[in-house]
Amino acid sequence: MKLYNTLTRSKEEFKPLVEGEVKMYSCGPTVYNYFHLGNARPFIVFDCLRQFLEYRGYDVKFVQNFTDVDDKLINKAREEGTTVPEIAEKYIKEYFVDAKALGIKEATVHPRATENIDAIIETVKTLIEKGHAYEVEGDVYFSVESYKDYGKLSHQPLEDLESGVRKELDDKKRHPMDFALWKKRKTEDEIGWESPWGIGRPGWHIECTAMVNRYLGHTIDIHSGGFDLIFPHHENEIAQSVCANGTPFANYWLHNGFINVNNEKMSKSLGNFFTVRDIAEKYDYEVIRFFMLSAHYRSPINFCDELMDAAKNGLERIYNCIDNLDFLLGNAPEGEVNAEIKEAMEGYKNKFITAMEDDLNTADAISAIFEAVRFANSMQSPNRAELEAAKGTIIELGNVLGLLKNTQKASLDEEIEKLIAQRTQARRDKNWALADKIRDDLKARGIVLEDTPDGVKWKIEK
RNA sequence: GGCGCCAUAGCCAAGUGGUAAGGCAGAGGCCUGCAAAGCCUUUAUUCCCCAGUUCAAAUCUGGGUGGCGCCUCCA
Repeated sequence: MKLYNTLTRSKEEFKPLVEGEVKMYSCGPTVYNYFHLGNARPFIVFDCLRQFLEYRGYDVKFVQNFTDVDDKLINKAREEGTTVPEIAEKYIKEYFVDAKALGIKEATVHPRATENIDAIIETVKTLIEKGHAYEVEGDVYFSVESYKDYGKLSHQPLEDLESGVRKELDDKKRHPMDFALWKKRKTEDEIGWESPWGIGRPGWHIECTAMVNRYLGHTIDIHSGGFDLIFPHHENEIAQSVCANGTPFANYWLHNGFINVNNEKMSKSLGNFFTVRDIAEKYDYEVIRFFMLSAHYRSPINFCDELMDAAKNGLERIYNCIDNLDFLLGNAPEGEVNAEIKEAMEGYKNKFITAMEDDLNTADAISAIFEAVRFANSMQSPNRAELEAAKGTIIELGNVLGLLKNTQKASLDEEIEKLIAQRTQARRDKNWALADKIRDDLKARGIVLEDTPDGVKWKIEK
Protein backbone atom coordinates (compact mmCIF):
# COMPACT_ATOMS: atom_id res chain seq x y z
CA MET A 1 0.00 0.00 0.00
CA LYS A 2 1.14 3.52 -0.75
CA LEU A 3 0.73 6.38 1.69
CA TYR A 4 1.53 10.05 1.28
CA ASN A 5 4.08 10.91 3.91
CA THR A 6 4.21 14.55 5.00
CA LEU A 7 7.77 13.96 6.18
CA THR A 8 9.07 13.28 2.67
CA ARG A 9 6.22 14.94 0.80
CA SER A 10 5.75 11.97 -1.41
CA LYS A 11 3.77 8.79 -1.72
CA GLU A 12 5.76 5.94 -0.27
CA GLU A 13 5.29 2.20 -0.16
CA PHE A 14 4.09 1.40 3.34
CA LYS A 15 6.39 -0.97 5.20
CA PRO A 16 5.55 -1.54 8.84
CA LEU A 17 8.29 -1.99 11.42
CA VAL A 18 7.12 -5.51 12.09
CA GLU A 19 5.61 -7.42 9.21
CA GLY A 20 1.88 -7.80 9.57
CA GLU A 21 1.61 -5.33 12.43
CA VAL A 22 0.82 -1.65 12.42
CA LYS A 23 1.35 0.76 15.27
CA MET A 24 -0.74 3.81 14.67
CA TYR A 25 -1.48 6.93 16.68
CA SER A 26 -3.99 9.61 15.84
CA CYS A 27 -4.48 12.83 17.76
CA GLY A 28 -7.85 12.74 19.47
CA PRO A 29 -10.22 15.41 20.67
CA THR A 30 -9.89 17.95 23.41
CA VAL A 31 -12.99 17.05 25.34
CA TYR A 32 -14.60 20.36 26.20
CA ASN A 33 -17.55 20.10 23.80
CA TYR A 34 -19.25 17.79 21.34
CA PHE A 35 -16.86 17.30 18.49
CA HIS A 36 -17.39 19.34 15.36
CA LEU A 37 -17.29 18.57 11.65
CA GLY A 38 -13.63 19.45 11.42
CA ASN A 39 -12.76 17.04 14.21
CA ALA A 40 -14.87 14.38 12.60
CA ARG A 41 -12.84 14.22 9.43
CA PRO A 42 -9.60 12.83 10.86
CA PHE A 43 -11.58 10.51 13.13
CA ILE A 44 -13.45 9.09 10.16
CA VAL A 45 -10.60 9.08 7.68
CA PHE A 46 -8.02 7.44 9.91
CA ASP A 47 -10.55 5.01 11.28
CA CYS A 48 -11.13 4.10 7.67
CA LEU A 49 -7.41 3.56 7.14
CA ARG A 50 -7.28 1.43 10.26
CA GLN A 51 -10.24 -0.67 9.16
CA PHE A 52 -8.79 -1.11 5.69
CA LEU A 53 -5.45 -2.26 7.13
CA GLU A 54 -7.31 -4.75 9.28
CA TYR A 55 -9.27 -5.90 6.25
CA ARG A 56 -5.95 -6.54 4.53
CA GLY A 57 -4.88 -8.72 7.41
CA TYR A 58 -2.74 -6.39 9.49
CA ASP A 59 -2.85 -6.55 13.23
CA VAL A 60 -3.38 -2.86 13.99
CA LYS A 61 -2.71 -1.28 17.34
CA PHE A 62 -4.54 1.99 17.10
CA VAL A 63 -4.20 4.58 19.84
CA GLN A 64 -6.20 7.79 20.00
CA ASN A 65 -5.93 10.04 23.00
CA PHE A 66 -8.29 12.31 24.85
CA THR A 67 -6.86 15.66 25.85
CA ASP A 68 -8.72 16.03 29.10
CA VAL A 69 -6.87 18.91 30.67
CA ASP A 70 -6.00 22.23 29.02
CA ASP A 71 -7.06 25.87 28.96
CA LYS A 72 -10.29 25.21 27.13
CA LEU A 73 -11.41 22.65 29.68
CA ILE A 74 -10.39 24.90 32.53
CA ASN A 75 -12.38 27.79 31.06
CA LYS A 76 -15.40 25.66 30.34
CA ALA A 77 -15.40 24.28 33.87
CA ARG A 78 -15.19 27.80 35.21
CA GLU A 79 -18.06 29.00 33.00
CA GLU A 80 -20.28 26.13 34.03
CA GLY A 81 -19.29 26.20 37.65
CA THR A 82 -18.05 22.66 37.57
CA THR A 83 -14.72 20.85 37.48
CA VAL A 84 -12.36 19.86 34.72
CA PRO A 85 -12.80 16.11 35.34
CA GLU A 86 -16.57 16.45 35.15
CA ILE A 87 -16.40 18.30 31.84
CA ALA A 88 -13.97 15.74 30.49
CA GLU A 89 -16.06 12.81 31.66
CA LYS A 90 -19.16 14.21 30.06
CA TYR A 91 -17.66 14.90 26.66
CA ILE A 92 -15.69 11.67 26.51
CA LYS A 93 -19.00 9.90 26.93
CA GLU A 94 -20.52 12.06 24.20
CA TYR A 95 -17.53 11.41 21.96
CA PHE A 96 -18.33 7.72 21.99
CA VAL A 97 -21.99 8.38 21.20
CA ASP A 98 -21.13 10.34 18.05
CA ALA A 99 -18.17 8.17 17.11
CA LYS A 100 -20.16 4.98 17.29
CA ALA A 101 -22.94 6.45 15.20
CA LEU A 102 -20.38 7.55 12.63
CA GLY A 103 -19.12 4.00 12.35
CA ILE A 104 -15.82 4.79 14.04
CA LYS A 105 -14.39 1.76 15.77
CA GLU A 106 -13.10 2.14 19.28
CA ALA A 107 -9.35 2.47 19.36
CA THR A 108 -7.24 -0.28 20.84
CA VAL A 109 -6.50 2.19 23.61
CA HIS A 110 -8.04 5.59 24.32
CA PRO A 111 -5.57 6.98 26.83
CA ARG A 112 -6.27 10.20 28.69
CA ALA A 113 -3.66 12.79 29.47
CA THR A 114 -4.65 12.92 33.12
CA GLU A 115 -4.14 9.19 33.50
CA ASN A 116 -0.60 9.47 32.19
CA ILE A 117 0.81 12.28 34.27
CA ASP A 118 3.51 9.95 35.60
CA ALA A 119 4.72 9.09 32.11
CA ILE A 120 4.62 12.74 31.12
CA ILE A 121 6.67 13.81 34.15
CA GLU A 122 9.21 11.06 33.43
CA THR A 123 9.58 12.26 29.85
CA VAL A 124 10.01 15.87 30.95
CA LYS A 125 12.61 14.80 33.49
CA THR A 126 14.51 12.90 30.84
CA LEU A 127 14.45 15.89 28.52
CA ILE A 128 15.83 18.14 31.24
CA GLU A 129 18.54 15.61 32.09
CA LYS A 130 19.58 15.37 28.47
CA GLY A 131 19.78 19.12 28.14
CA HIS A 132 16.79 19.55 25.84
CA ALA A 133 14.56 21.29 28.35
CA TYR A 134 14.87 23.78 31.17
CA GLU A 135 12.81 24.95 34.08
CA VAL A 136 11.94 28.57 34.79
CA GLU A 137 9.93 29.35 37.93
CA GLY A 138 7.83 26.22 37.83
CA ASP A 139 7.37 26.15 34.05
CA VAL A 140 9.39 23.80 31.91
CA TYR A 141 10.22 24.60 28.29
CA PHE A 142 11.63 22.57 25.47
CA SER A 143 14.67 24.14 23.86
CA VAL A 144 14.16 24.02 20.11
CA GLU A 145 17.78 24.97 19.48
CA SER A 146 18.87 21.77 21.19
CA TYR A 147 17.34 19.68 18.40
CA LYS A 148 19.06 20.13 15.08
CA ASP A 149 16.23 18.63 13.04
CA TYR A 150 13.57 20.96 14.43
CA GLY A 151 11.40 22.03 11.49
CA LYS A 152 11.97 18.89 9.47
CA LEU A 153 8.32 17.88 9.30
CA SER A 154 7.03 21.31 8.35
CA HIS A 155 10.08 21.74 6.11
CA GLN A 156 10.96 25.05 7.58
CA PRO A 157 14.28 25.79 9.20
CA LEU A 158 14.14 27.39 12.61
CA GLU A 159 15.19 30.80 11.27
CA ASP A 160 12.19 30.90 8.91
CA LEU A 161 9.78 29.88 11.61
CA GLU A 162 11.20 32.50 13.85
CA SER A 163 10.67 35.29 11.34
CA GLY A 164 6.95 34.59 11.34
CA VAL A 165 6.57 34.41 15.07
CA ARG A 166 4.42 36.89 16.87
CA LYS A 167 6.70 38.82 19.08
CA GLU A 168 5.26 38.18 22.47
CA LEU A 169 7.41 39.42 25.22
CA ASP A 170 8.05 36.29 27.13
CA ASP A 171 11.44 36.67 28.65
CA LYS A 172 11.14 33.36 30.44
CA LYS A 173 11.91 31.53 27.22
CA ARG A 174 15.43 31.28 25.90
CA HIS A 175 14.19 31.16 22.33
CA PRO A 176 10.87 32.49 21.06
CA MET A 177 10.00 29.11 19.56
CA ASP A 178 10.56 27.19 22.78
CA PHE A 179 7.32 25.61 23.94
CA ALA A 180 5.93 24.56 27.30
CA LEU A 181 6.29 20.99 28.52
CA TRP A 182 4.97 21.71 31.98
CA LYS A 183 2.82 24.63 33.04
CA LYS A 184 2.82 25.95 36.54
CA ARG A 185 -0.56 26.22 38.19
CA LYS A 186 -1.78 29.83 38.00
CA THR A 187 -4.19 29.83 40.92
CA GLU A 188 -4.69 27.73 44.03
CA ASP A 189 -7.97 26.24 42.82
CA GLU A 190 -6.71 25.35 39.35
CA ILE A 191 -6.32 21.68 38.52
CA GLY A 192 -2.77 20.45 38.97
CA TRP A 193 -0.45 17.60 39.83
CA GLU A 194 2.65 17.38 41.98
CA SER A 195 5.87 17.41 40.03
CA PRO A 196 9.56 18.06 40.62
CA TRP A 197 8.82 21.64 39.46
CA GLY A 198 5.87 22.22 41.75
CA ILE A 199 2.16 21.83 41.15
CA GLY A 200 1.15 22.21 37.54
CA ARG A 201 -0.09 20.44 34.46
CA PRO A 202 1.38 19.10 31.24
CA GLY A 203 1.68 21.09 28.04
CA TRP A 204 -0.32 19.86 25.09
CA HIS A 205 2.48 18.47 22.94
CA ILE A 206 4.16 16.37 25.60
CA GLU A 207 1.04 14.41 26.40
CA CYS A 208 0.89 12.88 22.94
CA THR A 209 4.58 12.01 22.97
CA ALA A 210 4.32 10.37 26.37
CA MET A 211 1.24 8.39 25.42
CA VAL A 212 2.66 7.27 22.09
CA ASN A 213 5.78 6.05 23.87
CA ARG A 214 3.86 4.34 26.63
CA TYR A 215 1.26 2.55 24.54
CA LEU A 216 3.06 1.96 21.27
CA GLY A 217 6.77 2.35 21.89
CA HIS A 218 9.51 4.78 20.97
CA THR A 219 9.12 4.29 17.23
CA ILE A 220 5.76 3.79 15.56
CA ASP A 221 4.55 3.24 12.02
CA ILE A 222 1.89 5.86 11.44
CA HIS A 223 1.05 9.12 13.15
CA SER A 224 -1.88 11.12 11.86
CA GLY A 225 -3.96 14.22 12.39
CA GLY A 226 -5.24 17.37 10.71
CA PHE A 227 -3.04 19.51 8.46
CA ASP A 228 -2.90 22.28 10.99
CA LEU A 229 -1.23 19.99 13.49
CA ILE A 230 1.89 19.67 11.35
CA PHE A 231 3.20 22.79 12.96
CA PRO A 232 3.72 23.11 15.79
CA HIS A 233 2.07 20.10 17.39
CA HIS A 234 3.57 17.26 15.42
CA GLU A 235 6.88 19.03 14.96
CA ASN A 236 7.06 19.29 18.72
CA GLU A 237 6.07 15.71 19.31
CA ILE A 238 8.93 14.58 17.11
CA ALA A 239 11.41 16.84 18.87
CA GLN A 240 10.33 15.58 22.28
CA SER A 241 10.36 11.91 21.45
CA VAL A 242 13.58 11.88 19.46
CA CYS A 243 15.40 13.91 22.10
CA ALA A 244 14.08 11.80 24.96
CA ASN A 245 14.68 8.41 23.35
CA GLY A 246 17.35 8.92 20.74
CA THR A 247 15.31 6.91 18.22
CA PRO A 248 13.08 7.90 15.30
CA PHE A 249 9.50 8.69 16.29
CA ALA A 250 7.06 7.89 13.48
CA ASN A 251 7.84 6.59 10.00
CA TYR A 252 4.74 7.85 8.22
CA TRP A 253 3.01 11.15 8.93
CA LEU A 254 -0.48 11.45 7.51
CA HIS A 255 -2.51 14.65 7.48
CA ASN A 256 -6.05 15.26 6.37
CA GLY A 257 -7.36 18.37 4.62
CA PHE A 258 -9.77 20.85 6.10
CA ILE A 259 -13.50 21.24 5.88
CA ASN A 260 -15.02 24.48 4.73
CA VAL A 261 -18.62 25.39 5.34
CA ASN A 262 -20.33 27.06 2.38
CA ASN A 263 -16.87 27.75 1.00
CA GLU A 264 -15.72 29.57 4.08
CA LYS A 265 -13.41 28.45 6.80
CA MET A 266 -15.41 27.05 9.66
CA SER A 267 -15.10 29.29 12.65
CA LYS A 268 -17.10 30.41 15.58
CA SER A 269 -16.90 34.05 14.56
CA LEU A 270 -18.47 33.38 11.15
CA GLY A 271 -21.30 31.52 12.85
CA ASN A 272 -20.81 28.50 10.60
CA PHE A 273 -19.50 26.23 13.28
CA PHE A 274 -21.27 22.88 13.42
CA THR A 275 -20.90 20.00 15.77
CA VAL A 276 -21.60 16.55 14.41
CA ARG A 277 -24.49 16.44 16.83
CA ASP A 278 -26.03 19.48 15.10
CA ILE A 279 -25.70 17.99 11.65
CA ALA A 280 -27.09 14.66 12.78
CA GLU A 281 -30.43 16.30 13.41
CA LYS A 282 -30.80 16.84 9.69
CA TYR A 283 -28.70 14.11 8.13
CA ASP A 284 -28.07 10.56 9.15
CA TYR A 285 -24.65 9.99 10.74
CA GLU A 286 -23.90 7.54 7.97
CA VAL A 287 -24.49 10.26 5.38
CA ILE A 288 -21.88 12.37 7.17
CA ARG A 289 -19.38 9.53 6.97
CA PHE A 290 -20.20 8.84 3.34
CA PHE A 291 -19.82 12.53 2.54
CA MET A 292 -16.41 12.67 4.24
CA LEU A 293 -15.18 9.67 2.31
CA SER A 294 -16.46 10.88 -1.04
CA ALA A 295 -13.35 13.00 -1.57
CA HIS A 296 -9.70 12.18 -1.07
CA TYR A 297 -8.70 12.71 2.56
CA ARG A 298 -6.00 15.25 1.73
CA SER A 299 -8.26 17.48 -0.39
CA PRO A 300 -10.20 20.25 1.19
CA ILE A 301 -13.89 19.48 1.29
CA ASN A 302 -16.82 21.87 1.31
CA PHE A 303 -19.76 21.22 3.55
CA CYS A 304 -23.16 22.51 2.42
CA ASP A 305 -26.72 21.26 2.10
CA GLU A 306 -26.48 20.70 -1.61
CA LEU A 307 -23.54 18.33 -1.24
CA MET A 308 -25.02 16.60 1.77
CA ASP A 309 -28.21 16.00 -0.20
CA ALA A 310 -26.16 14.54 -3.02
CA ALA A 311 -24.37 12.29 -0.53
CA LYS A 312 -27.66 11.25 0.99
CA ASN A 313 -29.10 10.33 -2.41
CA GLY A 314 -25.98 8.49 -3.45
CA LEU A 315 -25.94 6.40 -0.30
CA GLU A 316 -29.63 5.70 -0.78
CA ARG A 317 -28.89 4.27 -4.21
CA ILE A 318 -26.63 1.70 -2.60
CA TYR A 319 -29.17 0.84 0.07
CA ASN A 320 -31.92 0.53 -2.54
CA CYS A 321 -29.80 -1.96 -4.38
CA ILE A 322 -29.27 -4.06 -1.27
CA ASP A 323 -33.00 -3.84 -0.55
CA ASN A 324 -33.85 -4.99 -4.02
CA LEU A 325 -31.42 -7.90 -3.82
CA ASP A 326 -32.95 -8.91 -0.50
CA PHE A 327 -36.40 -8.75 -1.97
CA LEU A 328 -35.44 -10.92 -4.91
CA LEU A 329 -33.82 -13.40 -2.54
CA GLY A 330 -37.32 -14.05 -1.20
CA ASN A 331 -38.16 -16.41 -4.03
CA ALA A 332 -35.15 -16.84 -6.26
CA PRO A 333 -34.22 -20.32 -7.49
CA GLU A 334 -31.21 -22.19 -6.18
CA GLY A 335 -28.14 -22.37 -8.39
CA GLU A 336 -24.47 -21.70 -8.85
CA VAL A 337 -22.89 -18.32 -9.42
CA ASN A 338 -22.13 -18.07 -13.10
CA ALA A 339 -18.61 -17.22 -14.19
CA GLU A 340 -19.41 -13.79 -15.55
CA ILE A 341 -20.95 -12.61 -12.29
CA LYS A 342 -18.19 -14.11 -10.22
CA GLU A 343 -15.57 -12.41 -12.35
CA ALA A 344 -17.37 -9.09 -12.26
CA MET A 345 -17.61 -9.12 -8.46
CA GLU A 346 -13.93 -9.95 -8.16
CA GLY A 347 -13.21 -7.11 -10.56
CA TYR A 348 -15.05 -4.56 -8.40
CA LYS A 349 -13.37 -5.85 -5.30
CA ASN A 350 -9.95 -5.57 -6.93
CA LYS A 351 -10.67 -2.06 -8.15
CA PHE A 352 -11.74 -1.15 -4.63
CA ILE A 353 -8.60 -2.57 -3.03
CA THR A 354 -6.31 -1.00 -5.62
CA ALA A 355 -7.90 2.38 -5.00
CA MET A 356 -7.61 2.07 -1.23
CA GLU A 357 -4.00 0.95 -1.51
CA ASP A 358 -3.22 4.10 -3.44
CA ASP A 359 -3.03 6.47 -0.51
CA LEU A 360 -6.52 5.65 0.65
CA ASN A 361 -8.36 6.80 -2.45
CA THR A 362 -11.83 6.40 -0.97
CA ALA A 363 -13.50 8.38 -3.77
CA ASP A 364 -12.28 5.90 -6.33
CA ALA A 365 -13.08 2.99 -4.02
CA ILE A 366 -16.66 4.21 -3.71
CA SER A 367 -16.96 4.32 -7.48
CA ALA A 368 -16.16 0.59 -7.50
CA ILE A 369 -19.11 0.04 -5.17
CA PHE A 370 -21.39 2.03 -7.47
CA GLU A 371 -20.23 -0.03 -10.42
CA ALA A 372 -21.07 -3.18 -8.50
CA VAL A 373 -24.46 -1.68 -7.70
CA ARG A 374 -25.27 -1.04 -11.32
CA PHE A 375 -24.16 -4.51 -12.26
CA ALA A 376 -26.31 -6.03 -9.51
CA ASN A 377 -29.32 -3.98 -10.57
CA SER A 378 -28.93 -5.26 -14.10
CA MET A 379 -28.62 -8.99 -13.40
CA GLN A 380 -31.15 -10.99 -15.43
CA SER A 381 -33.15 -13.54 -13.39
CA PRO A 382 -30.39 -14.18 -10.91
CA ASN A 383 -30.42 -17.24 -8.67
CA ARG A 384 -29.96 -17.18 -4.91
CA ALA A 385 -26.22 -17.66 -5.02
CA GLU A 386 -25.81 -14.83 -7.48
CA LEU A 387 -27.93 -12.48 -5.44
CA GLU A 388 -25.97 -13.39 -2.34
CA ALA A 389 -22.68 -12.89 -4.17
CA ALA A 390 -23.62 -9.41 -5.33
CA LYS A 391 -25.09 -8.40 -2.01
CA GLY A 392 -22.11 -9.86 -0.17
CA THR A 393 -19.61 -7.96 -2.28
CA ILE A 394 -21.38 -4.63 -1.92
CA ILE A 395 -21.80 -4.97 1.82
CA GLU A 396 -18.27 -6.27 2.33
CA LEU A 397 -16.75 -3.29 0.54
CA GLY A 398 -19.10 -0.85 2.21
CA ASN A 399 -18.20 -2.27 5.59
CA VAL A 400 -14.50 -1.69 4.97
CA LEU A 401 -15.37 2.00 4.66
CA GLY A 402 -17.43 1.74 7.83
CA LEU A 403 -20.66 2.05 5.82
CA LEU A 404 -23.67 -0.18 5.14
CA LYS A 405 -23.79 -1.53 8.66
CA ASN A 406 -27.55 -1.19 8.90
CA THR A 407 -28.71 -3.75 6.41
CA GLN A 408 -30.78 -5.88 8.76
CA LYS A 409 -34.31 -5.95 7.48
CA ALA A 410 -36.79 -4.56 9.97
CA SER A 411 -40.18 -6.16 10.36
CA LEU A 412 -43.62 -4.63 10.17
CA ASP A 413 -46.30 -4.87 12.79
CA GLU A 414 -49.51 -6.74 12.09
CA GLU A 415 -51.66 -3.70 11.53
CA ILE A 416 -49.43 -2.54 8.71
CA GLU A 417 -49.21 -6.01 7.22
CA LYS A 418 -53.00 -5.99 7.12
CA LEU A 419 -53.12 -2.62 5.38
CA ILE A 420 -50.67 -3.85 2.79
CA ALA A 421 -52.82 -6.94 2.22
CA GLN A 422 -55.90 -4.73 1.90
CA ARG A 423 -54.15 -2.62 -0.68
CA THR A 424 -53.09 -5.66 -2.64
CA GLN A 425 -56.71 -6.74 -2.76
CA ALA A 426 -57.80 -3.23 -3.76
CA ARG A 427 -55.35 -3.32 -6.63
CA ARG A 428 -56.71 -6.66 -7.74
CA ASP A 429 -60.15 -5.09 -7.70
CA LYS A 430 -58.73 -2.14 -9.61
CA ASN A 431 -59.86 0.10 -6.78
CA TRP A 432 -57.05 2.55 -7.42
CA ALA A 433 -58.44 5.22 -5.14
CA LEU A 434 -58.30 2.97 -2.09
CA ALA A 435 -54.94 1.50 -3.10
CA ASP A 436 -53.42 4.94 -3.47
CA LYS A 437 -54.91 6.15 -0.23
CA ILE A 438 -53.38 3.28 1.71
CA ARG A 439 -50.06 3.88 -0.01
CA ASP A 440 -50.19 7.60 0.87
CA ASP A 441 -51.21 6.90 4.45
CA LEU A 442 -48.37 4.47 4.94
CA LYS A 443 -45.92 6.87 3.34
CA ALA A 444 -46.95 9.48 5.86
CA ARG A 445 -45.99 6.92 8.51
CA GLY A 446 -42.60 6.41 6.88
CA ILE A 447 -43.37 3.19 5.06
CA VAL A 448 -42.80 3.32 1.34
CA LEU A 449 -44.50 0.76 -0.87
CA GLU A 450 -43.31 -0.23 -4.30
CA ASP A 451 -45.16 -2.54 -6.66
CA THR A 452 -42.91 -4.94 -8.50
CA PRO A 453 -43.61 -7.84 -10.86
CA ASP A 454 -42.81 -10.12 -7.90
CA GLY A 455 -45.21 -8.49 -5.50
CA VAL A 456 -45.25 -5.49 -3.21
CA LYS A 457 -42.02 -4.34 -1.67
CA TRP A 458 -41.76 -2.07 1.33
CA LYS A 459 -39.07 -0.10 3.04
CA ILE A 460 -38.91 2.09 6.06
CA GLU A 461 -37.87 5.59 5.23
CA LYS A 462 -35.00 7.02 7.21
C1' G B 1 8.24 37.56 3.92
C1' G B 2 8.91 31.81 4.53
C1' C B 3 6.62 26.90 3.51
C1' G B 4 2.88 24.41 0.86
C1' C B 5 -1.75 23.06 -1.71
C1' C B 6 -5.53 23.46 -5.46
C1' A B 7 -7.99 24.62 -10.63
C1' U B 8 -11.50 18.34 -14.72
C1' A B 9 -19.32 18.85 -17.09
C1' G B 10 -24.86 22.56 -13.88
C1' C B 11 -22.72 20.58 -8.94
C1' C B 12 -19.32 17.03 -6.44
C1' A B 13 -15.20 14.08 -7.76
C1' A B 14 -11.40 10.07 -9.63
C1' G B 15 -7.75 9.98 -13.18
C1' U B 16 -0.18 12.05 -12.86
C1' G B 17 2.39 10.23 -20.38
C1' G B 18 -1.56 6.38 -24.38
C1' U B 19 -6.62 9.19 -26.06
C1' A B 20 -11.83 11.75 -19.96
C1' A B 21 -14.26 6.65 -13.92
C1' G B 22 -18.19 7.26 -10.57
C1' G B 23 -22.09 10.04 -7.97
C1' C B 24 -25.83 14.07 -7.57
C1' A B 25 -28.99 17.16 -10.46
C1' G B 26 -31.46 17.73 -15.58
C1' A B 27 -33.72 15.72 -20.33
C1' G B 28 -35.85 11.61 -23.22
C1' G B 29 -37.28 6.44 -23.38
C1' C B 30 -38.59 1.41 -21.19
C1' C B 31 -41.27 -0.69 -17.08
C1' U B 32 -45.95 0.72 -13.99
C1' G B 33 -53.20 1.40 -13.33
C1' C B 34 -50.49 5.75 -11.48
C1' A B 35 -46.16 5.94 -8.73
C1' A B 36 -41.55 4.36 -6.69
C1' A B 37 -37.26 1.74 -7.57
C1' G B 38 -34.47 0.07 -11.55
C1' C B 39 -32.61 -0.17 -16.62
C1' C B 40 -31.22 2.30 -21.37
C1' U B 41 -29.91 6.86 -23.91
C1' U B 42 -28.29 11.78 -23.25
C1' U B 43 -25.07 16.10 -20.64
C1' A B 44 -16.60 17.81 -21.15
C1' U B 45 -13.89 16.64 -29.18
C1' U B 46 -11.93 18.23 -23.81
C1' C B 47 -9.44 18.97 -18.42
C1' C B 48 -8.02 27.83 -15.96
C1' C B 49 -4.71 30.54 -19.87
C1' C B 50 -0.04 30.80 -22.87
C1' A B 51 4.41 28.58 -24.53
C1' G B 52 7.60 24.20 -24.55
C1' U B 53 9.14 18.69 -24.34
C1' U B 54 7.07 14.17 -26.79
C1' C B 55 4.89 9.83 -31.89
C1' A B 56 1.45 10.90 -27.82
C1' A B 57 0.04 15.78 -22.36
C1' A B 58 -5.69 16.74 -18.09
C1' U B 59 -1.17 14.31 -16.77
C1' C B 60 5.89 16.49 -17.61
C1' U B 61 8.64 21.65 -17.90
C1' G B 62 8.53 27.14 -17.85
C1' G B 63 5.51 31.49 -17.43
C1' G B 64 0.80 33.68 -16.20
C1' U B 65 -4.23 34.06 -13.89
C1' G B 66 -7.52 32.75 -10.04
C1' G B 67 -8.62 30.36 -5.18
C1' C B 68 -6.82 28.39 -0.47
C1' G B 69 -3.92 26.65 3.93
C1' C B 70 0.11 26.79 7.74
C1' C B 71 3.96 30.00 10.17
C1' U B 72 2.59 28.67 18.89
C1' C B 73 -2.09 25.17 21.35
C1' C B 74 -6.99 25.70 15.65
C1' A B 75 -8.83 19.13 13.16
